Amino acid sequence: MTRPVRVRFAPSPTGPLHIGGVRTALYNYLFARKHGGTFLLRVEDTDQGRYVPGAEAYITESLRWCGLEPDEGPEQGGPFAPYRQSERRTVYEAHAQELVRRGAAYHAFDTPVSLEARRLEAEQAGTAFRYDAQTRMGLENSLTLPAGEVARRLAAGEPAVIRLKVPAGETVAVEDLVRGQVVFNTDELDDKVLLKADGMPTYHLANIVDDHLMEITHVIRGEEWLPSTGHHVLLYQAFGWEATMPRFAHLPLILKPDGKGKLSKRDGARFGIPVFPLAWDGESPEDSFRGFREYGFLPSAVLNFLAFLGWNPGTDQELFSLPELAAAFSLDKISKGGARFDYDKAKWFNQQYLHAMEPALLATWVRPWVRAVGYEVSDSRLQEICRLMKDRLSLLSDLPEQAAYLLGPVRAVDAVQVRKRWDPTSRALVEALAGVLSDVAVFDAAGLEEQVKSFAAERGIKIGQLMPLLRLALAGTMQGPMVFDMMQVLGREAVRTRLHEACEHFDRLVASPPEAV
RNA sequence: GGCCCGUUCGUCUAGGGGUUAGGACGCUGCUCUUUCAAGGCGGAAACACGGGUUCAAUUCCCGUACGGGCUACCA
Repeated sequence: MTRPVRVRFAPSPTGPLHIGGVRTALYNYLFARKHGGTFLLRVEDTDQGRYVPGAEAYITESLRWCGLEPDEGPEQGGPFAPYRQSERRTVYEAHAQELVRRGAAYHAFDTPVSLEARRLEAEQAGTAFRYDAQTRMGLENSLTLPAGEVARRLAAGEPAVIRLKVPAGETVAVEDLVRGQVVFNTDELDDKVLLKADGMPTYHLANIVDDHLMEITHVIRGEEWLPSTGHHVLLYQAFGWEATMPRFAHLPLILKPDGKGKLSKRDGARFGIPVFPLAWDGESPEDSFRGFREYGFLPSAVLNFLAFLGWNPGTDQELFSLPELAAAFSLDKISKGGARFDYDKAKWFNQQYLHAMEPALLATWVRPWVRAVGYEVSDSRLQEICRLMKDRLSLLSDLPEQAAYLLGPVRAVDAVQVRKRWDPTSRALVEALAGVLSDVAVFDAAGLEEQVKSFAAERGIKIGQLMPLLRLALAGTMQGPMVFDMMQVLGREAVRTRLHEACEHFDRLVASPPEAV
């Protein structure tokens, strides 16, 4: 009785999609691809109080950026539409009623206020209040009220919820694909609200009903759901759906960089790291964030990094494309312990992808950043710059800064280095070289190198003496690509003018007193 | 507090009754080199603790400690 694999990613549009959510989506996607199954997106927007406009669009856009397009979902439709829970409320209501009819659920009239009072009371007595088999007979519900009274209240439209009637003294076991058998004693499980007073289902009801109706075969979700899985199994049993109950796989949590708790949106600001895939413009600055994209990450690198947070293929290979991940993926390789978010490792993955990228492709990725700081350079020139800078980048956003002197004029000069290396003889030397260089037939790196070397040889100076001067004159800094490569990219004219301007500038600089630090 | 889950270098992890406990990030040394990177070659660095079981436990079992999650008419 093996059914075609169907998995779902079921986020709640209460804000931007957290990076842990992206990982959950990724694992679901990989599992679906691995088994030739279907990956669907279901939007769990049953809490109108926490609904945030724009969040669903954000989720969709994030998945698209990552390349994790759902096979079915609100946008792409599918045989089980609608895929937005707010559009399915009659389905849940009917199912909740069905449970009442079966005696597996009941109506409850207790108000949130009265329940809160009970909780407070219990807390002061040093215990915890729980709406369960022990307490429900002392509360206001269809189990304790006369049938006529219940009917009257319901007919009068009195606020009421439907609760699951958890059986006492039983044991529920789940065979989790990641953790093995997990057992719950029903005496520890409360009578969860299934249908809220506003007619909307809670997660527990909606989730089980939809997973069943949408023929979900595997539920791959975060570990925070493990404690309520007992309820979920009870629900499948109450509906008589045990035979097609999905298998569960609970993923380890992604922890804060310091390991103290699960990663949350506030950690972005706290640790100076991205925790969202894309930027999010909230209502306030504190609620607005830059994402991995805005930090300069490639989606493929983010995915690769995320895949390895809680999973590994069991080999030494670390760099995987999305199809490769899908081929290698398996649930039994998922680790059990929480994984700390390691920003250095994330950057390393990005760096690896940047290194492996063709300059022409890199140029298209880097273009927006270049434009953002006001540089306009031709495609061919940008590609050349990318070729030289590729190995020095770990983020796309590094390029405009590190290659500033190739994209535009030299803006910053390392005065300390100039003072150290520029002496009274330097000017004559550099100007003489500039003269030689302007006569070079073909202005490319190889030819230039030859010219400069013979120039140095003729003058009897060491190349190591000359190069730093050229580098400083051309770039203003001691860091960067090979000088001859820079020259080629800069071109004959720019090299000539930079050399001459630097002579003026450096002479003056060296003559002036160093600033007190 | 109760319930559930977890624990191999600082971090992500491989491994599994007998191993020099492997890899990666980070750190670090050397090398390459006109600089900075990248690359190459090295180095330091781990089985939480206590009991069992066993000829043998880091590996299996039980405790303890520590960490995490859940404990809403939120998901």
